[in-house]
Amino acid sequence: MSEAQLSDLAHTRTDRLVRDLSDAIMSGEFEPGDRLDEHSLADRFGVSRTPVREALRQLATSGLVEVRPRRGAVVASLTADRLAELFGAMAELEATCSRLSAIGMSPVERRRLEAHHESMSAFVTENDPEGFAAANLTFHTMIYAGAHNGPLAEMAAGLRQRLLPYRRAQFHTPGRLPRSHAEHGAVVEAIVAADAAAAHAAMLRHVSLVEDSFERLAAAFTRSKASKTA
Amino acid sequence: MSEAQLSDLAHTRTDRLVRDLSDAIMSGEFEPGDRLDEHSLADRFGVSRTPVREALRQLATSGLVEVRPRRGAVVASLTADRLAELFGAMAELEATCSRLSAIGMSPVERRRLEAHHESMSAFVTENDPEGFAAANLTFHTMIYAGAHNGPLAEMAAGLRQRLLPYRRAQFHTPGRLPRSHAEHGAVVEAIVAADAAAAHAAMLRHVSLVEDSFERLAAAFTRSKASKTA
DNA sequence: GATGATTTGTACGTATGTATA
DNA sequence: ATATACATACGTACAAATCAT
Repeated sequence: MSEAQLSDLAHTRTDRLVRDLSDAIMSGEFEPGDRLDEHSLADRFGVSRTPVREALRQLATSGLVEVRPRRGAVVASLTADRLAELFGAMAELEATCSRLSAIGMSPVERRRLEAHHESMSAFVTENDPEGFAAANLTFHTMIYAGAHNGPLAEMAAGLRQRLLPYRRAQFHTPGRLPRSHAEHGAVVEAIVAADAAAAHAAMLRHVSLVEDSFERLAAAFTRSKASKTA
Repeated sequence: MSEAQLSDLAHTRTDRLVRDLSDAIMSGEFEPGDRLDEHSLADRFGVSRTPVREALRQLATSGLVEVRPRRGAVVASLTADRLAELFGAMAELEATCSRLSAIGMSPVERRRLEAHHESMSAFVTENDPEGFAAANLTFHTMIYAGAHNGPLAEMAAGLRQRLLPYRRAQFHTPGRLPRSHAEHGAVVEAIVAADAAAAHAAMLRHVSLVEDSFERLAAAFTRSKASKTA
């Protein structure tokens, strides 16, 4: 989708703004419902309004901000329903990638996935949520790649990225690490065994279970309702 | 994704340009590889370069054009591999929607789908490809909706839309209409029977078969290679 | 309900980076 | 390899629309 803009050297102010604004939103600096004033943002980042406008439009298509014609841009505040649908869509996409991986992964890919999974047990025994989270991203990315379908992988990665803010402390919940690792195990086993249906089911179950940790959801939702001052 | 921009009243020049340019590209007026000069486009559509720029960015995120920083925009020319991946992604998404429809469609939705399918047999017996194509879009859209997942439906519809130019005369191939209708029948039967696995398989098979009619692919691909004058 | 302030949408000029001779 | 031509990226000015009073 944005290969040429994000990779390469992409030395345009707009590209930098897309990244910086995205980070600011996902780090919670800008909260859902906050107005994104073009002038203020231009001042803050030391550029003119033009790149700010373009960056806002980019972010709108990725769903992070909402732009209403002539009414300005705000940080997108997802409703609980919409959020649940996004999690559901991500689960389905991941399950599909898992199924395709079971069918089409090369022997090397299967072995690497297995090895990576086994290496993650260290984070479980040492109870290292940060390390596990990083390795977890790699784990899922390997499965996206194993589907051998660029657009599908991009969509899945995009959804995961977009839902990141709502999954923050997911691995800090007591008992989550070993459970997640066990669920990963079921996925890996199915993929290595080339069992498409099992791979699909295992991944769907894994990602769906993660949905339950919505700790930021309530806060975000309440905030978005409260900030409707109009 | 673009609800606020496309619906509402959306009276901005940029929005109109997105539609008009999109139409021009998909109708074949602009061919893959063609340069999209901001000045020329601004002249042609009677606006300044600013809305042209913004429209090009919008289209870039939907994959219709490719913008390289400081090197201009061109109509995206898909490679054969990429195109195959897009078709594959669409097949998987549609199959997923079909599976979810089998699980979660309301009785009313199931009956309406069945009724719509049965009404399509008229186009088959009368050999009306245009009519069938229109009804076919409705058929697939009903299944997107039946998945009860907005983001998933948007992604599937977006892919279908984007691949439209490469599927032009699909129903003009002799024997396609009855075959498509029969494949639809299998999908409907599985959905009505709430058989998730069968619904998935039937839709995957249906959409994958359609991939075979790539009549525009060869032309587009050849053109894109030929126009690489550099 | 009308008026004013603020903000977005649009136009256009300038500068920088890319591709050419 | 250097220079020239050109298109884009950015900045700024103005117009139109929204909202707040």
